[in-house]
Amino acid sequence: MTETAALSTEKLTETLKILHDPTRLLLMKLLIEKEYCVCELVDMFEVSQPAISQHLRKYKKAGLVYEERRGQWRYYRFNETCEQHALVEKILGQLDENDEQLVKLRTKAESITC
Amino acid sequence: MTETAALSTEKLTETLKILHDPTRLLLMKLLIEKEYCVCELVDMFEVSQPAISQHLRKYKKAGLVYEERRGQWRYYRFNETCEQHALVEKILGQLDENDEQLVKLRTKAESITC
DNA sequence: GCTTTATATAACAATTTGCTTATATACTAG
DNA sequence: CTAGTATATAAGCAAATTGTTATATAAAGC
Repeated sequence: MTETAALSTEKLTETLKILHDPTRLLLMKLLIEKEYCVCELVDMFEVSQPAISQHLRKYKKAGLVYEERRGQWRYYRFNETCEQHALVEKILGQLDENDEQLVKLRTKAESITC
Repeated sequence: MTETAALSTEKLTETLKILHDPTRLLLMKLLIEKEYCVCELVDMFEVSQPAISQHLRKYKKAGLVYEERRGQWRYYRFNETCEQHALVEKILGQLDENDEQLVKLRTKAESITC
């Protein structure tokens, strides 16, 4: 299990602010499991490409994800060494694995090739 | 330790939205430990009485707190039977006990009589 | 070089948030 | 009944949020 970090009020609320949006919460649920490139995420979520990029930028700014360029693609994945690691894991661990939106996303994920 | 509940994306994000505000996060940190009446909270936090009432209303609407009238006072406390119980405990458990704002609040709490 | 593809950034609109001040409600004490 | 205290609610406002469309940037292939 993840160890517990002691976060400041500021850091803690900043992280909750990032995860409180449904799109970003589900995005993080995916990124914590494996890396994705932006175009895969755009195909999975029902929002525009700029919207996805903007969400990812927030994550990156908060130190929650890594970005890696490979060719013309940019891959994003969860930063397991971040200070908020334990918090994020605990929050996402509360999400119902059978949640309709999550299940739908995972189904889409299977059929996507970028 | 608290057991884990499976929350929907909606319920989970709703709860994060409530806790992402610094005032409300700290408010909940207090309410999870013991009950407070509104005037005690007003004295402790540096916001107006209506601001506190409005925060408490959000909590109540989300089922996170109980409200009990006794005389002219209204006492609020955490609702331990709510669906989001485990989530809230886990989030608040990540807050540094030595966090400046929290310590300051606890100090004030000691000297307040309503 | 030009074109296509992947992604980021800018600019903007609609909505939501979190406070404030002003006011209403309700209980208590005389 | 009246005055005071505790609390809620309403109205208004500035700032933040989240999406959109339009445009810029950068790599890949010809």
